Amino acid sequence: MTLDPLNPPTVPSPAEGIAPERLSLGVAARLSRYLQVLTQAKKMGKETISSQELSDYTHVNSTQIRRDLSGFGKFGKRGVGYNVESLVSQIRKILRTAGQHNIALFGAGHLGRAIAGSDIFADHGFRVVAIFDTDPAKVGMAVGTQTVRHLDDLRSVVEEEDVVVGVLAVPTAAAQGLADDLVAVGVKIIFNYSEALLDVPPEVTVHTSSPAVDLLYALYFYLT
Amino acid sequence: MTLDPLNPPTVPSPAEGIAPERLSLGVAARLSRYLQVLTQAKKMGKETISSQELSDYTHVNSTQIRRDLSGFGKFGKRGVGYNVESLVSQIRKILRTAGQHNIALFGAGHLGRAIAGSDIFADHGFRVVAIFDTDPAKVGMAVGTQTVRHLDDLRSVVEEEDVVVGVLAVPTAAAQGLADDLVAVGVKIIFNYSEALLDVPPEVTVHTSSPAVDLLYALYFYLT
DNA sequence: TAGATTGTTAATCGATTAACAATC
DNA sequence: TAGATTGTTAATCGATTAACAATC
Repeated sequence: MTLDPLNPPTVPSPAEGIAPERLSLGVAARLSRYLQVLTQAKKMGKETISSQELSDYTHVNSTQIRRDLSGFGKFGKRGVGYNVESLVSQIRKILRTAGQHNIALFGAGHLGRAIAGSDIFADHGFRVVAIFDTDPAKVGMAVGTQTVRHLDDLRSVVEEEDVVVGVLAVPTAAAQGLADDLVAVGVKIIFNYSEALLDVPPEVTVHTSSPAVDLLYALYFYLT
Repeated sequence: MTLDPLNPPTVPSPAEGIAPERLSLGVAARLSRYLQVLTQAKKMGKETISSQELSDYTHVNSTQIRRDLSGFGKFGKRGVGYNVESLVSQIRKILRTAGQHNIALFGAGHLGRAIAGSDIFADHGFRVVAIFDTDPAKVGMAVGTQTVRHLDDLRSVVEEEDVVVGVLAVPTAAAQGLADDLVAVGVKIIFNYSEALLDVPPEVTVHTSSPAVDLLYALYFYLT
């Protein structure tokens, strides 16, 4: 059975395991956000969480949250809420991101080192398996558990380590060249921390980090 | 005239300057994204841009973009596209973020220094006017054009510099305490780069940066 | 002129919300 | 039991899209 991703069934079967083959963009985005909050709640030792609490942290309406979740099974307990640990594993299953995924990081400057040293990717099953920098002075330097590599190693690392994501923590001027290199070796997801507008083939997904956009947005509602 | 923000007129007057008083959440978010792309396009010397090009970079449907913009005036030229520079200033006017806004940054580690050295906020009119760190060894150190300050200076800096946003580039364990401090001195927008789930009063907006969430989302569509 | 792209309409689809019975 | 919170319905609203005339 192949469903048109743009036209998922409007009433997905509520029976567990009989979910539509592909989530809508909105549902996938929201489930990812729930997962982030749940992961942190679990770290803080929280055992259950209500749809209202999830709503407070994600700014998604609580009815919407219950609706999103109930499409895949009856995960909650009335009067109690959702078990944090079990909900985490349920959502990971739904998103099919329960496994480990490998990242190649570009740029061993402040930002690159901040990313390499953060739990933010590790908590969600992403592992930085290589760090690259074009500065010869940085090649060989230790960053976290990794040693900074030369770009010549890119193809072999991507193939041997099964890298699925490239993260660009480099100056804007260097970003397009590295994006081209990533495309050339078959990486399909690029996470761009520079300001560059990257041109890539249609099968490659680019996500550009945009803290200033989020700020502008927050500021608008503060000012009005 | 006061409009209910949850019920903006469905057909806003197309006449320039007679826009609804408050944009819907969706429109404000999309306009902010257009602005990011336009700002970078302007930097790259691009003079005009079509709704299709904006769509390629923002992943927003091109009809939606034309619709969003035409609600505020006829900014485009048929057969040509939109003038980048004039569209930037129009959107800034609409978002009422044409001025300068001051930021206080917390944390002078790798992430804090990466933020302080980046154009990403400066390009959108945000200026880092102070950097704080609780580590006495870092106080007094130069970061970019600023000198790292002690937290004792927080209240006076916020008042003298009219700080509207606090950016937390600190370890997760320190984030809630600093959020409390920011709330206490009246800052209403907090940008959180830690993984902490921050509890703040309802009038304060928290935005938590979530690169891993975006990655999970991109990965889902790659895997399916 | 011919090609390109905006501005706008109309139709459809998905998101949002209030409300409340079910039930822990 | 009483209080809390889920799961679900039904109604409404906003987003999305295709299509195309207008016009640069």
